[in-house]
Amino acid sequence: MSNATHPGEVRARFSPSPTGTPHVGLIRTVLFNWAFARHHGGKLVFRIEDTDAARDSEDSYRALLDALRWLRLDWDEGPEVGGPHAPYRQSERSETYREIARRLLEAGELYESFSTSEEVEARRRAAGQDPKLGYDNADRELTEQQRSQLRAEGREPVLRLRMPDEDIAFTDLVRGEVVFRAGSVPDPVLVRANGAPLYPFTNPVDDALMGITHVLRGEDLLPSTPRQIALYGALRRIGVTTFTPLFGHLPLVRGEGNKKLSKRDPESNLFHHRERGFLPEGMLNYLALLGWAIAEDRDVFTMEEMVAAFDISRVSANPARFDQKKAEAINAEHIRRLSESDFVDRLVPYLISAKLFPETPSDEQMALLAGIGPLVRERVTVLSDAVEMVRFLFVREEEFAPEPAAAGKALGADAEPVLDAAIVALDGVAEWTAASIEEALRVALIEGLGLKPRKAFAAVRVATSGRTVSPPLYESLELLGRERSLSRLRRARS
RNA sequence: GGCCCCGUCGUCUAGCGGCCUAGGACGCCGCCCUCUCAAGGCGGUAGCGCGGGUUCAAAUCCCGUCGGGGCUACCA
Repeated sequence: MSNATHPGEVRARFSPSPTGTPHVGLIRTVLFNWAFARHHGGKLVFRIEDTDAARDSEDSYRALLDALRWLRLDWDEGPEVGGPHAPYRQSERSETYREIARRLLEAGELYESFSTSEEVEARRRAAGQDPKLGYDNADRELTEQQRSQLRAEGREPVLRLRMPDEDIAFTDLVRGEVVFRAGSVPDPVLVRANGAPLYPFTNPVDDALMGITHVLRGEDLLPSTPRQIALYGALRRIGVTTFTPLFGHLPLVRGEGNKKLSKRDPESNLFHHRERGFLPEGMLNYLALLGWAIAEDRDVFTMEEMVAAFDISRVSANPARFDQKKAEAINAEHIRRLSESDFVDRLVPYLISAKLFPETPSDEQMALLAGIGPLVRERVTVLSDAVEMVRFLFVREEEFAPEPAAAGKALGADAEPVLDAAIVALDGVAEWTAASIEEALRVALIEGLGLKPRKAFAAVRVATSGRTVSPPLYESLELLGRERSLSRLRRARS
């Protein structure tokens, strides 16, 4: 078997099935296809494989588009942008499949198969074989007469592909030479008895029709490659295409315990990460690390850098574990790279959903946020972390209350003299700035009461921010304002 | 069971015969800085699954073995 050379331009694709919320493994596959196509200045085709009405949904389809738009992974042909091979949703391509199936059947590449799975299994057992071996190619050489006989019995045949009686070998772009022994892959069903085309048929057919040159997909699809290559051979013989694409099987994304990251695992849900406040840049950067490295001593980079450096032959064949901690560390790095104003803008939606901001924040709210932004940017790994850090600034005053645990720790009886001294000191501050606030508190608490700074400021911190961990105290008080600061201190005192 | 893939620190990886007493990152530990927490700086912890070959030389090549994983639908 050979991969005939394909035309010059690179045409990659990703072809998800809209069945549920976008999985990070799927996104990783999209990312690699995207980077591959962009690196080579080629085209990226986006195709929807919705041939299973029972599992596909419009919601899932929209979620897919939402995910890709959020991540800014664009495509050259596909839903919403169209293209020369439209439509790009398989549910709208039935005529094409029917026609090609007919030609393949006429050419003898496909044949009618009447065996039911029960019959196949029974034959395997009768022969003392493992039923897991699958179909036994029993209907391959049915005569015209036998077929009419079976039809007369009311049976309707599925269409199967006649697999070649020879080894199928190909050079995988990430794994190198892969060989499947002749006879190890049974003739697959391509079209159901009711005429419905199945994935093993529509996927290669569309790749052929759309001129796909490189197929980068998950390793879980590796075992299906021989039948795809065999189908390609048939499509070439009937003139549907002139070449077979190159295949590259990307390593699996695993979860805890070495198993493929399950759809049930929240970590597999892209939107779960978005809700927690992952940046698209951070998510993509981390996903890129699952099987690829930009350099020996660096792992934080932009998508522009990835596109420039991406090389499919340098993708690792090892399965990679999705590591939440590392993902967050990479994301935190990207957050720190954001400009102050960009960071603040990205925080707004999270404040709105936390009900700290109205749908349309006021200028005052935005000004306060711009003030606190730089103080929290270094302190968060995901954007939602910032919500609790800035809550004290935006919460309605009557709703403000120190967290019970924090109050218990820092606002006990021995805090009373500290609060008293702080109130007096701050009340006397002429100019309400971080510098004067610091000066006043130091004089009153460190020098006046002779306290350790750590001890001295804890009570003030909890009384005003409500937490034992907060943005820097003096700056926070400056932003909070004299009125609110003093009233909170007094409230903590009583 | 069958077919196929994979095997470097706990995790993700660099390494593609000598530059490796194996490099980086996350995590973890310690120290510094410090109003808390971070960030930052410095230091530390920890790995080539095993056995044979090939070679002057192997983490790197070959074979075997063990281990892990994927697939095994008229789902995709």
